[in-house]
Amino acid sequence: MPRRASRRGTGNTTLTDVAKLAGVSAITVSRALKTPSVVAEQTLARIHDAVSRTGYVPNLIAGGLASNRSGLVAALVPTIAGSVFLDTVQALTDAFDEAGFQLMLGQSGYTGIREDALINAIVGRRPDGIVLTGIMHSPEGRRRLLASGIPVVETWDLTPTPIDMLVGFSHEAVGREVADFLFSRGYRRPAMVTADDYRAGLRRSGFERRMRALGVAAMPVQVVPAPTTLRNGREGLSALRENDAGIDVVFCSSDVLAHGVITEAQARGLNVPADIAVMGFGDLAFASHIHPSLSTVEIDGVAIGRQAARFIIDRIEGADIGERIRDIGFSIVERDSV
Amino acid sequence: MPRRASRRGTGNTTLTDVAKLAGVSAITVSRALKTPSVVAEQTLARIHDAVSRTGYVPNLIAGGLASNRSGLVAALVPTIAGSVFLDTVQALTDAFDEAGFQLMLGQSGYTGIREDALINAIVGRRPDGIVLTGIMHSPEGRRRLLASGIPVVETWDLTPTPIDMLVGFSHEAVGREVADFLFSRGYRRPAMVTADDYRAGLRRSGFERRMRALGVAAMPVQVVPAPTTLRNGREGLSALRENDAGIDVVFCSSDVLAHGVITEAQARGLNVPADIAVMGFGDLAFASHIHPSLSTVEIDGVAIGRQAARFIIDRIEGADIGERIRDIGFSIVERDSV
DNA sequence: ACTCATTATGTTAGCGCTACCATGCCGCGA
DNA sequence: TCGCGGCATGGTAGCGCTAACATAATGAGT
Repeated sequence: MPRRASRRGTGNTTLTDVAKLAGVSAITVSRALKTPSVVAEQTLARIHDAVSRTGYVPNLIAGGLASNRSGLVAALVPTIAGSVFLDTVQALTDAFDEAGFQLMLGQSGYTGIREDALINAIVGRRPDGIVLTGIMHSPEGRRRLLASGIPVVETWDLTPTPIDMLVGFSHEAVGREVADFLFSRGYRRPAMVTADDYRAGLRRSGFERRMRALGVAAMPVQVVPAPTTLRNGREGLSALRENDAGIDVVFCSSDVLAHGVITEAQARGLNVPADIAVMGFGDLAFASHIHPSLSTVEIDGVAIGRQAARFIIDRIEGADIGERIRDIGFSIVERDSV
Repeated sequence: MPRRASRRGTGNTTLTDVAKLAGVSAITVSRALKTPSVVAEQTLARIHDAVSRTGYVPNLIAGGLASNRSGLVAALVPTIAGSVFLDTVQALTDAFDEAGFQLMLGQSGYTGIREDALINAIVGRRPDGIVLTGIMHSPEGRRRLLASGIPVVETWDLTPTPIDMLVGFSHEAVGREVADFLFSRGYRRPAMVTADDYRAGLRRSGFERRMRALGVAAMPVQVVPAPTTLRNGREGLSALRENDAGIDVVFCSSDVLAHGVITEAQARGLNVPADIAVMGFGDLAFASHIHPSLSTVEIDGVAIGRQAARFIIDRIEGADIGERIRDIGFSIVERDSV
């Protein structure tokens, strides 16, 4: 009497089917596909023939379970829509694709509410690495990630106590240097339009503190919800002008906001930068092409993504990663809007 | 004599560990986490207690292998950098996150060269669904996807013969309607700046054909490489003007290109739209905010993403999906640049 | 001829989970 | 008292693959 009928199986071709057809054992087929160098020339040929005749596609889920390597890398970004992180995500997919990993994308939103749930969903898939945009603040999240033993790279920020590895720059330093820069250009009545997210807050406080140190008494600040939009920028300037018409420069927490501020200024008949100067952040593609061209802070998002991928790949391959914290810096780009 | 030491295992807590701690069998823990309604109240409590004490995170790879459901959905886009597909990708992640699926992102590039390799990498992971941006043209790719039995949604284009399901609109119709629109506004010397990708080509040919039908004899066209950039747009207009200073409107294959054309026109002292009108495609966030505001073609990328997700989720859940081809249309947005 | 390294392939035992079927228990109606 | 249905839980057998070890065949060195 036969045992109860096998209940499962997709009907898809498996390694064993290919092995039978090629007249070898399953493991030999596995080797032929993963490490062809250890398989004899003609065996290889028979196997390849069998593979193409059956249309076999290896089940990487099963392989992942057996080898404890999923071939997946997870990336968590607040949002991808119109954001400065795009370059980083692009660089990540490119670098990981090349190394044979697939990128899993998670959007945490700016609120941090879903972050914990997302972490569970991600850790449960046992990715070979995790890239976080921003540093992880929730202690519970940090603990889970640490406990998972998965290589983690935090990016786009700096902290002396990363979970594991880190590629970023100091947002406070950005604020300070922009303050110095604008002050040196003679601006004395600065204002800000800034998003209500954590990193923008760091830039803001760096900027405010340095400006105060330079003798600027008060500074109007307009806070807008993240993610930033052109509309937010326009409204931001409107709100600022309502309270104080005397400002001479606006430091925005993103190029998109800055674009909005410029648009609104021009709509009000103000000359940029003569009547009001505008400083952005991010150096997005359009920054050099709008009119007037936008002075801003350039961050090499591609470099961040590349280094993050490098970190994870090296860690997986057991290579030495060197210093676990990389400050990739930033640079102020002087154009016509300041 | 003990068998050879178990070679594997990550040391992570497993279902069995939790089961032992809670004094139940493994399967009961599995049920407690997946279908808590069939487990007794107090057993549930003991299990949850054990879970939180051990910090157990279910291994979804193993679960996926056993249940033949990976919980992954793959999305293939040409590129995410600065593209019109962003809204769609965002809508996809949102919708799938909500339904408990994780999005795997693949970038195929505009050349189509990597598409086949990507398909293998993706099908090998046995995702529960695949969303393609654009329709799949390679016969080999179509065959593989079809053979895999995985639900597939093609998007952002229309064809009477989709692999499986389809959400899109007709690019040729866009070209025709834009031609009608511009002609009705009195423009008689149109030109194009257009990307060299497939869908842009469809819009171009629709536009050209209709313009010819309307009696426009010749039309200069400047082709630029995809993905489009603001710089490409500027250069596109420069090249057009070199050959023919008499054009009165430029139809661009993306808003980004259109932005570049406007920027270049203004840099040359031309008034938009009096001296030269500009029409975009995509209705990206900035389109209504640049100066002059950009007339363009609006595509509801979010709706595409939502419907694609809906298709796949319904298919997975065995629900009726209705008509497998959805034309979500488009609309011409009239602003100040035309 | 005999060792020993090298190369090519095979056997076995899981990876951690869930589908399927089985079992035990309870209460209810006949 | 028995049978029966419903509920809660358990046992077993894989899902499709690869790690670890085992074995067979070959050739080189002495």
